[in-house]
Amino acid sequence: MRQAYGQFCPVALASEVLAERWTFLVVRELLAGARRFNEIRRGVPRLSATLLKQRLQRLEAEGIVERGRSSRRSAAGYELTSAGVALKPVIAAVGEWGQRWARDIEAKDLDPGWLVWAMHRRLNTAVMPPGRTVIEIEFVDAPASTRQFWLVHSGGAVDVCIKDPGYEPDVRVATPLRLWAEIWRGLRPLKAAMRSGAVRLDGRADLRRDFPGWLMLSVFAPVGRLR
Amino acid sequence: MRQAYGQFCPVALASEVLAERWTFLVVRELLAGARRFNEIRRGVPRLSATLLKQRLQRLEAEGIVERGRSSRRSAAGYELTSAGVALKPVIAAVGEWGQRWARDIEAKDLDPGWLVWAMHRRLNTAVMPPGRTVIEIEFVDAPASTRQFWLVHSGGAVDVCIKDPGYEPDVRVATPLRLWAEIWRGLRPLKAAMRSGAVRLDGRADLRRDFPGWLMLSVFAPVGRLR
DNA sequence: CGGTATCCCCCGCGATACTG
DNA sequence: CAGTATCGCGGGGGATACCG
Repeated sequence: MRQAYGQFCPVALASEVLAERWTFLVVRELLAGARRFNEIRRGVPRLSATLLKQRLQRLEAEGIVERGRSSRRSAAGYELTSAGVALKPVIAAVGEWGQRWARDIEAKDLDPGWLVWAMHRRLNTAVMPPGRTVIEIEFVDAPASTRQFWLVHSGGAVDVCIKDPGYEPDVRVATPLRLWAEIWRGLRPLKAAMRSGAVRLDGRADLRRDFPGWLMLSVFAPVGRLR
Repeated sequence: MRQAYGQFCPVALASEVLAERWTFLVVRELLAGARRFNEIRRGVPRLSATLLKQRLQRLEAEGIVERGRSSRRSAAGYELTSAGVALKPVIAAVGEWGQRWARDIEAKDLDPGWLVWAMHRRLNTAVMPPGRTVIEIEFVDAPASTRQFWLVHSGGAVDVCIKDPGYEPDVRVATPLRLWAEIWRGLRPLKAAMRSGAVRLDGRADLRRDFPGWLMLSVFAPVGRLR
């Protein structure tokens, strides 16, 4: 509570909690459906366990988050309360502003693992083939350790692998990292990048054709950049 | 730029700037029409000059604020750019959430000077009498130094005085501080408080009758509290 | 998996005084 | 009025190792 601003304006009272470092990102993860501690961490990889715990405790104290019911303590996930769900328009407004007006991205923002993690939540599994589908992503200009990822869809669930899962990929995507980030953000059309050869697809012709329809892109991709 | 979160999600990019301590309050002041350095300070009294300058510089670097044109440097005010004006929905969303869901106010949040400063921007001067009107506010339970204030309206402009301006008040208001804060926030109706005698009005009968119509209350007063 | 515990550094920020 | 300069501290938080 050291963040007290000494005024009872609703913007000030809300900021005491919300405008702490990392908090918007934690709330974003919870709104996106994350429930487990480490699930949140994967969406906010640079946030340490200690600090995440602190933020979650603060959010719990403020009535924004509550622990799920479970006999075992560590099996209890984190859930948004009504007050937490009510933050959806706040995050939406912040994200829309960010998409329109925030600074351009730099090399240090381009975390391949995070990008793939974001993708795995935005695959339109309803239109994907039944059975198992494996998508391999290769960032052609990334160092070996973050060069390849696999998205494994099966029965509506999508897993992210950082090692070859052993199954033959149905579709392989090879792309420069920054270009893929720009496509993800809605700043460039995927199809043009495929036509120009900057993004290369490999796999059966029908799957290559359908692949763009599986990708829902970033939630904020439809928001036009104005900066 | 130490606030970098290492991801290019628009929520993260926006948070780097916006989720710094004090920043929302500075932006709130600018959106409310503040232009001069010390005008902003009056709306955020606990923010030091040094830190305010830092925040304004950051906002300028991010393209949210720009200096007005003027020959003399210090005559140049601060203005919101298009990117800055676009923060209006963000502040609105934060404030609405705060009004509905933020913690209850405590004694430390009840700054009488700030409350009067907020009031001075929300007087409906269009419906006030022509010529000069002086409103005296007395917080009956406040210490002597923050007990009395005067709002002086003249020709559409409203000044706040912390000393007796010398003019005879047209309306005198005597109220407990917390009660007035709750009325201001829209949590209690002014008229009921007047009827019960908790808020006492003094002055000519017609002015006493009209006085409630002069007060526009907090921007967020119409938002219903849910907590 | 879901945390704790500890150590330590750095820098954010408050306070105070001074200036064009 | 609109800052700048300086100093000093507190604690936020990064790194690392450990635990139920």
